[in-house]
Amino acid sequence: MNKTLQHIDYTEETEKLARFSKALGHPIRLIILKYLSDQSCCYTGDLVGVLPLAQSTISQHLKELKDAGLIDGEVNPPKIRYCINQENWEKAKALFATLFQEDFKNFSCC
Amino acid sequence: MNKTLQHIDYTEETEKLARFSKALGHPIRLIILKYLSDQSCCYTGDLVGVLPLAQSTISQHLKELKDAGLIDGEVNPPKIRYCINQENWEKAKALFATLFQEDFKNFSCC
DNA sequence: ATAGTTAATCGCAAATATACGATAAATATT
DNA sequence: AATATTTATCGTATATTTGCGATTAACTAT
Repeated sequence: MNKTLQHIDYTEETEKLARFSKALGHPIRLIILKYLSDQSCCYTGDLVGVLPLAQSTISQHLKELKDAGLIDGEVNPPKIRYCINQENWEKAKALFATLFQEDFKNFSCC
Repeated sequence: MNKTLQHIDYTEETEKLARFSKALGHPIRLIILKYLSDQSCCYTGDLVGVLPLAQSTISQHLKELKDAGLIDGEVNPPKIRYCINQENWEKAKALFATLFQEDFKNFSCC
C-alpha cells in the first residue's frame, strides 16, 4: 500500500470480474445466494433463522452482495426483501464464461 | 471472530468455489492468469517486467493462486515456470457453470 | 403516543490481505 | 570457491474483512 501504485488502471471488465469474484469469495455469501435462488427471494430474518451467525453479520454480508450488485433489497416495511439482481447476475455469468472460454485457455504447453 | 461459530461446515463444493472465487477476486491475479494463458506459461520475472508491482508482491499473488490450486510452479532453476493447473481450472469452470446454471436461478419472482 | 418488529449501522476486536524493501535459498557460471 | 541470477520468504506497515453486541432508524400495530 505504498506510493501511487495502489491504483493501477484495469479494464472495466477486469475490475467488474474481480468485484464479482470477491463477493462470491465467502462460503456464507454463496449459501445466501443459493438460498435466495431457491426461495425466490427472502428477508434478512429468514437467513438469520437459518444461518448460525449474528443478525448484524448477515446484514453485513448482504450489504457486500448488494454493493457488488449481485442482489437488490426492496423495502417492504418493516422488512426488506432481497432478490438476486438478474441483470448483474447475467453479467457475472457472461464474464465468468469469458474467463473460462476456450480461447482464454488456448495453451501451447503444459 | 467469536466463540465457536467461525468454522461452519460447508459442503466441499461450496468451500472450493469460495476458494476459487477469492483467488480470482483481485484484478492483478486476473491479469496474471490472462498473461499465463496468453503466453502459455511464464516466469515470475516476466510478470515483474510487465506489472507495476514489486517482485515480492507478485510472488505473493502467485502463491495465492498456487495455494488455491489454479496454477502450478515448475522448478526450472534458477527460474520457476508458472502454468495454469488445467485440472483445477476445469474444476473451477464446472463449479462456476453450476452456480450460473438455469436451475440455480429458477425464480418465481423478481 | 407507545410499544413492537425488523434490519441497518456503529463501535470494537481480531484476523487476513496487500504492499514494500531486505534477506535468504537455490542453482548456474566463472 | 566466488559470483550472478532468480525467486521465495521474512519483517513490517497499513487496509480490509469478518465477526460480535448494542444502538438506531423506520415503519406497524395497539
